[in-house]
Amino acid sequence: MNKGLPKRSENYSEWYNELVKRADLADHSDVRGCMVIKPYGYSIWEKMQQALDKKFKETGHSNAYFPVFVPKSLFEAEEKNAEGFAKECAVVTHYRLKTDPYKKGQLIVDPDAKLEEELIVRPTSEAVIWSTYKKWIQSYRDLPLLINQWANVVRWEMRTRIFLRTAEFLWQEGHTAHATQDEAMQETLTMLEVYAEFAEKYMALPVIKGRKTENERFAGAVETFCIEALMQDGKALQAGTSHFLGQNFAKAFDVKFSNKDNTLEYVWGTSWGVSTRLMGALIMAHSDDEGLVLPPLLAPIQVVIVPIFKTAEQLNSISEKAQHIKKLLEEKNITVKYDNSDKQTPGFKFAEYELKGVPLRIAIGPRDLENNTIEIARRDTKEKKSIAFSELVHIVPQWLSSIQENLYQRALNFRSKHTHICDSYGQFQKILDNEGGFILAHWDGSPETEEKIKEETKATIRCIPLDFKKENGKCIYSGKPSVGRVLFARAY
RNA sequence: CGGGGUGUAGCGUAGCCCGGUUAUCGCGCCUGGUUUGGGACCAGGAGGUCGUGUGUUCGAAUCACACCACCCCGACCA
Repeated sequence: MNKGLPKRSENYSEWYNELVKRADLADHSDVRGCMVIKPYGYSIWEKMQQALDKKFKETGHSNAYFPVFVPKSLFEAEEKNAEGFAKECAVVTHYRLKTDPYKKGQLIVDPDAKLEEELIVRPTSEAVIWSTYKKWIQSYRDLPLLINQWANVVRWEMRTRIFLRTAEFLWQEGHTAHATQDEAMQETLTMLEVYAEFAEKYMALPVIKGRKTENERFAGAVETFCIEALMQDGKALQAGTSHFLGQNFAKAFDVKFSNKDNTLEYVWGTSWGVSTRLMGALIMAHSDDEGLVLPPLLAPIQVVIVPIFKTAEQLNSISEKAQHIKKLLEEKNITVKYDNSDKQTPGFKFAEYELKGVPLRIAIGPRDLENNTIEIARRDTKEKKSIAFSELVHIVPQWLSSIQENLYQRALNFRSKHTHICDSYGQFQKILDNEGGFILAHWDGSPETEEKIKEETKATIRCIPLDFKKENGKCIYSGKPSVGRVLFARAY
């Protein structure tokens, strides 16, 4: 029959790919490495956007939009940043096609339409934005400048995975400018906190906040902060980043302001972003072998009502009841779908909505009409229960918040179970090969050691946790002294 | 870019080694009927540049060469 998904335990990446397709989240496109986000998948992204955007506004930011093309000269202005992205940039060199004189009906690039200066398709927008900020900022009165944009970016990756690493992806990028270092650093940490809260509250995804090592830092940043999450296969996923840019971009783009003493100073910058990669995180954190499992706060459909009927008369009376339920729940701001289609059997629908991760299912059949009951089933635990109709308006909201809470707890338990404190390199390797997960271990602080460990084990330092405790120890690799444990894992 | 692999209906595939009539099967799709409390059943039907090109041959999905695309593994990365 081949109706089920591949099992996570047998082939995790195949499970993931199939799930993305079968749950109608996204498709591979005709362009290598790019994806088509389908309506159901996109509506989850929209939910994420709404929650985040609200937070951004609450923290004082405004949305704006900057162009997708970056003139090469602007792009190369901040050297480190340019260098970091150079290898994965798509470049526009011409602005016109013409019909092929030799092959009828085909087009070729018009060699006469070569651009004076090549345009880089943005892999990130620091360059365009900072060159604009130069025009916007003159005085301390213009600061802080707090801008966010929702946009697409292109990074020509060699290997892509749907949602996790695609050549084009959607994201938001915040870019702020400040008068003082402290304020910029504060902003960096505030936005990291916004991301962490969003991940935990909405995505039901526990994350570890931390600081990136020099090797893993954003090119052009002085300091990069991140939230790191653990997926069910034991691999880590960076779910969001927030960068303290220091004065790097201000200097590169000559963005200065007059302070109150009328002296010119470079402004301090930050940038921060989360992308459609969060979709991948959401999928891999909660879903099971039956399909997607969505936290109610991000589920496009929170409750689905499935009628069970034999005759048209039965369907009519069930529909009446179902519409009534739908209205009652919608009054409580719950998103409800009543699936009265007679094209599929109830069993098919049950499986379908499980595949799509709808948190709660209500079934109503002739027996329920007689007894004035309904059947309610939750996606996360598969618990199924017959309840009195009158209980419905209380139980549904209760179960929805219970699902949200349970998903978070489940993920948190998983993470605890798969976070190891490790003091020997041999054990370190064994853990990575056997079960994966996070490993807290001592590190001597040198990029060389980090690099060696990466080469030998494929594990990287995900971050130096913000709640890092001072603890004297010996580096797991070099044996040199260390002042605290850092977080290692193999990562996406 | 290196190493391996795969291209046959919307999807997944058999056939290829060893060339030979009408290209296999499942899912999906369409029509009709019976069904419907966990992925229904029966009957009928539609759907194909066998990745592209060139060659070998009386004859190519099958053999040869070239090209293209995609997937997996590595180097690179949110």
